[in-house]
Order: sequence, then structure tokens, then C-alpha cells
Amino acid sequence: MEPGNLGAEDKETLSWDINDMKLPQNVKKTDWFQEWPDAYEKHIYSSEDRSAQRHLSSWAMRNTNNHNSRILKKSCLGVVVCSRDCSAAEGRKVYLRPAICDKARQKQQRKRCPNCDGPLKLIPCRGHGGFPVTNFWRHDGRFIFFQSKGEHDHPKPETKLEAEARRAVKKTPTASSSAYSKLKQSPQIKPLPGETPSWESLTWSLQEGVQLPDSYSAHLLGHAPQQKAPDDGASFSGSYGLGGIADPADPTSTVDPPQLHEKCRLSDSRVSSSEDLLQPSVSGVFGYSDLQTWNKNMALGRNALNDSGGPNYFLPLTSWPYDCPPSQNPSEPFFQQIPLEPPAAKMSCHSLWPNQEGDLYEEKVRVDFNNYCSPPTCYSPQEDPFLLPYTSQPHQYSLPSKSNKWDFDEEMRYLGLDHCNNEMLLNLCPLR
DNA sequence: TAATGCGGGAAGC
DNA sequence: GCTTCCCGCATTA
Repeated sequence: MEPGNLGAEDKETLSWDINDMKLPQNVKKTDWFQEWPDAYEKHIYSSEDRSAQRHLSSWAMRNTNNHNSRILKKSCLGVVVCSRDCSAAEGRKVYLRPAICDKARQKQQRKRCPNCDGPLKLIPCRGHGGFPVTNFWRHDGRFIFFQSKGEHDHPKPETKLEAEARRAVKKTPTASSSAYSKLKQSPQIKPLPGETPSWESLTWSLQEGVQLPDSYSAHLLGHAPQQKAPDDGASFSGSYGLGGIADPADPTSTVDPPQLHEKCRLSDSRVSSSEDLLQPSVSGVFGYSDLQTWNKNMALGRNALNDSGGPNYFLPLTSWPYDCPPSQNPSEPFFQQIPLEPPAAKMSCHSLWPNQEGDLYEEKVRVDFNNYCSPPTCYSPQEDPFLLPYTSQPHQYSLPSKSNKWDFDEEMRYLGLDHCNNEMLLNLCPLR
């Protein structure tokens, strides 16, 4: 938005404060969900944005009581690092996600560094005048207002899903190994030459909690960490997991799509009943445990990898470029569509995924497919300080799941079929 | 088991 | 009075 060409309404949508008695309701464009909000940002999300509904952040944010039930306040916990400042292979540092639960965090800090077995330490966030960065959430009308105060003065921890995946892998290492051994046998899925990710590195990254570049977390989340343009409020609903775009006004900011991995819960009584601040329209049509639907989607070339009911294995994807080069051949297996080098600059995909139907499900699957079969657009590797040194190393890709009930063989059959389906690709990937 | 949200209460300014 | 932090509790996944 051009600052110098603002109408009164536009100014209103920019000048609000989370503590205002009345927040703007004539918002023309809502923001896309930001996974890594930093500095003093304000965003207006659609009340139907599931990630916003759940007040998600990839920073480890804990609830802070501000004695104001209308405004949810969360403060950053920082990042857990190795007190020896050890580096793993390729210079990777250990940046664990602090557990949100106090007891779990204490327990976590008693553990040893997964890399060097040294003691772990928590780097507290002091980015807001010596206090933790705080995020404020307020549901008002059709919108969810977000405001952050402070600038994180510590590295990004692993994302929530990365941490969950790490825990899950630790709990069920055999299942994942088995999955990977099957993956390796799958003829349809081949890493790019020279980009063969090792299972060891994958499991190390996931199990041992090393900070993954955003690309990793993106695909753990089921989408690229990126920015997406604000969508209009009417069509914003259900645009889960859209490929994001860069915020042209802020090259460092991230505007993330609603989390693909978000379970499409049929209801969230806690959210919907929250002080009448939210007008819930959470009519999830893609059930968390609806594996049958998932199967159908996969058979149609859709991907529900972001649904937690998805398969519990990790795909050894190659470097994820977050770009859609013109030379991409949709007929190629999607793994091989991925160029080795990330784009030099963010791309805008503002209008790539308009939710014309207002159909949560359709939008979701389209986007999922995009993320799965075609490199997501609009990702800036510069966004992630950890990505830069690692661009030459393979990125791994995992399909998050909380259960082991997924039939891996079936899944791979679907994958093999889907990724060779040109028509489907052309139909479902409007980037072409 | 952990994440999340709510709320009481203490402490510092 | 405001803010931050700690704690316990309930709910959810």
C-alpha cells in the first residue's frame, strides 16, 4: 500500500493499536498469516484464518496473562541452544524450540545437546526493552488483529512442527526408518543428482532438533515459509496453505499462509466462544482423521500432507527453491522439477491462489498440491539467517503426522501416480 | 505428554 | 495502575 496515497479508511487500517477501543472493521484486505512475525508488526487476519484463530507462531510463544480476556498476550520464550555453542556437520547450530509448558521446558533443559552432549541453555528473548517480545491477538468482528512488540534478539528456534516431528521420530524411530527404506525403493521419488539427502542427516535434523532452514519447516508445515499477499476478506477464508508471496514493502518480513498442517477442526469452542470476539466460521470440511478423503485427494493428485492425519514418514526431498522456473516441466517427477539454487529474490504470487470458490477444502488441496508437486513460489531464503550457509546442502522434506496409521505403500502409490499426471498438474497448478 | 488458554496473585516500577 | 512473571487448572490433541 502506498503510504502517500491513503484514504481515511486505509489510514484507519494502518494506524490501529491492539489496545484501541474500536478496531477497524472496514478492512479491505486481510493479511496472510505470518509464521515468523518480528519487530513491530501489525497484521489483520481473517477471522477464518485457522492459524490466526489458533494464535500460532513459529516463535516459541507462551501465554502471558495480561488480565485482559479480550486481548490474548503471548511472550517469546527465546531459543534453546547448546551451551558449548557446538556446530554440527556443515556448521549447523543447534536451535531447539523451547517447550511452552513450564514443566516440559524445565525437563527439556535438563537434557543434553543432541550434537555434543553438552548442556543445553535457554537464550531468553529480550527483544522488547529487555523483556520478551510480545504478541497480541484480538478477535474483533470478522478479523483477527495481531500486533507484535519488540524484535527478537535470538535465532529462530525450530518450528513447532519440527519440534513435534523430532519428538515423534524419537518416539517411533523404526516407523520412520521403515518409511524411508520404502521411500528409497520408490522409483518415482528420486532426489536430484547431487542432492541426495541422507537419511542420517534427515533424522539428525529432525530427531536432534537442529534448526532447519525455513524450507524445512515450511514443508514440515506443508507449505513454504513465504509471504503471501493479503487476500480480500471475502475470499480469504479457507485459503489454507497458499503459496505465499513476498511483502513488497518489507523484504525481511514474512507473510505466511495459514498453516496447511492445521487440522480442520470442525469447531473450536474455545476460540469461538472467546468473549464474542470471534465470529467463527470454522466449518472444517476436511477432517483431521478423514483418511479416506485424504486418500481420494491423493488419488486426484491432491496432497493433504499438511493434515496431521497424513503419513508419518519423511520424504527426502531435495533443495526446495520456492520458485517456479519457466522451464519446469510438469511431466517430470516433482522432485526433479526443483532447481538446485534458490531464487535470488522473492517472487510475488499475490493472485496465484485466489479463493474464488470460498471453498476451504478446494482451496486447501489446490495449494497443498502446489506445495507438493511444484515448488512453492515466493520464498526468500534471505529471510532465514540459517538458510544462507546451507543452501548447498540438501533440504529434506517430511510429511508430518501424529500417527502411524497411514499406509505408506498406498501413499507412495498415490504419489507415484500423481506426480506423473500432467493434466492434473496443469489443471491444479496455475503457475504454469 | 505437551500445547494452549484462562485466571489468581505477587512483585517491581 | 501497569506490566511482567509465576503458578495452577482445564481442555485439547
